[in-house]
Amino acid sequence: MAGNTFHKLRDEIENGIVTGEFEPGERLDEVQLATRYGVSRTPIREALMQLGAIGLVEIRPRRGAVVVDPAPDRVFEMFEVMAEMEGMAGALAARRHTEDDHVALVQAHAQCEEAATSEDTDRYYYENETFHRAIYAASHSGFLEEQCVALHRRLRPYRRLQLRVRNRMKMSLKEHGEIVAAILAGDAEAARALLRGHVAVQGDRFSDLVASLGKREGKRLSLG
Amino acid sequence: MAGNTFHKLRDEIENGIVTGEFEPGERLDEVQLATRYGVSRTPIREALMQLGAIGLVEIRPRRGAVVVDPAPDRVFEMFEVMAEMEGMAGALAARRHTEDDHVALVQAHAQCEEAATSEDTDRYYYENETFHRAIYAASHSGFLEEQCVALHRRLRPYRRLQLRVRNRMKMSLKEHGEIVAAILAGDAEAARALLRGHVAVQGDRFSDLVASLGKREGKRLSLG
DNA sequence: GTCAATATTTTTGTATACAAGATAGGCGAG
DNA sequence: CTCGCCTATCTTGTATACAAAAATATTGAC
Repeated sequence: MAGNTFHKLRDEIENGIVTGEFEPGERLDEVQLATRYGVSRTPIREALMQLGAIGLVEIRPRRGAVVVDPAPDRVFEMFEVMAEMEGMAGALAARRHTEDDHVALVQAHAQCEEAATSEDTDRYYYENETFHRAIYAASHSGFLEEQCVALHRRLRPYRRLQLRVRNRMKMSLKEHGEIVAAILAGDAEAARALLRGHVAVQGDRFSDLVASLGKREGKRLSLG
Repeated sequence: MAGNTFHKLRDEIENGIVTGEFEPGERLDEVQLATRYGVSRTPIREALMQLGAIGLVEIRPRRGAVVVDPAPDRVFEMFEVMAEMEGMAGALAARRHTEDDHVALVQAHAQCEEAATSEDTDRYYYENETFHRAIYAASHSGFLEEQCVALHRRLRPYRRLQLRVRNRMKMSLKEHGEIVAAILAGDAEAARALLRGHVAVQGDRFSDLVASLGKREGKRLSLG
């Protein structure tokens, strides 16, 4: 068997969590996962340990692993931090972007625009991710980029819900345009402010988020 | 044996890395660690997996784990992000601190002052950590607090070096005073700016950092 | 003497076995 | 009928065993 089985298992399980295949609060049984992936418990445990370390699952001693089910205010806090980090990435990108970054950013923005005009929510969701990663890359801070990618990934399920909201896609695209302009103009503080606002969960989006979380919570309770 | 042996092992090894017992770039042999801690390889591996997930060790497939040895510019990036996150914590603390936070902050600052006047660098180092944690707590963002504590911990070895620099302790204490004042006055942006400056590695401190890293690098090279 | 190919040794990765704690179900007392 | 305790079962945690890959040493050819 390949040397990095546990690595693939980690990604597999992580993906299952992020896509919602494993629901928040769900217990992750080791033998069940082991038989499912056709391996023994050992690599499963190692994968779970890694996921536990990055906070995707909670490992309760002698009581197994469960998918973390963050309280609504915790999710809000995560968006709050994400907004600040994206703002930082934007500010650095404005100061440090190269010719290549310029091209990548404009291109990613164009792809978003295409997805938005064809009203393809799923594609916009994907291109949006590329756009944000282009900003992280343009910040030329490898560490910041890693942190942003990790947090962005962790917030994926919640962001997906938000895109369904009416007109959010058009609004998002418009904000992207302003962000690109600020970065390319080298205006660090404008880029920071715009990205903060773009990512932050405020106003209507806050109530939408809480509502979606509440719904999930209710569903979970009704099942239990 | 207790159910959370691997948990203790993780903390043990992590501490060894942060305190420099395990040097950057050092290979962490599984059987060696196992015999050292009197356990089998299994919990050692699980601990290493967790440390790998948070970026303290690098796990190269089929080739074992080594303590990560970040390049100087990577360390700089980490301080850069830390500065921003501390700034954010300070800004939130200014807006959200309670009576209890007020007391904790003032007390932590007083302890720092005592350590500084008695010129006790080790104690200042310790009290400084308490002070910063008081700010994280006052931000009333559990997620931000966790992120800050983790990064703060990871930067420990580098910060320790910095405190040795002439007059850094007095300077640090003075900055603490201004930070406390800004937070208690509820001036979020002042608190943010002051904390950014306090944590950031700029001017002389930058050359000091690079010099210390360079020294270590040289040592490592001479050994290899 | 040096380089390369091969054999040996070491070390990682995975599976399995076993021990101990947690959960659940049944049994008895009130 | 309900509550609490005790036992049976299940699950996790750790150790050990084995397989495969990498590192190292050895031997042979040029």
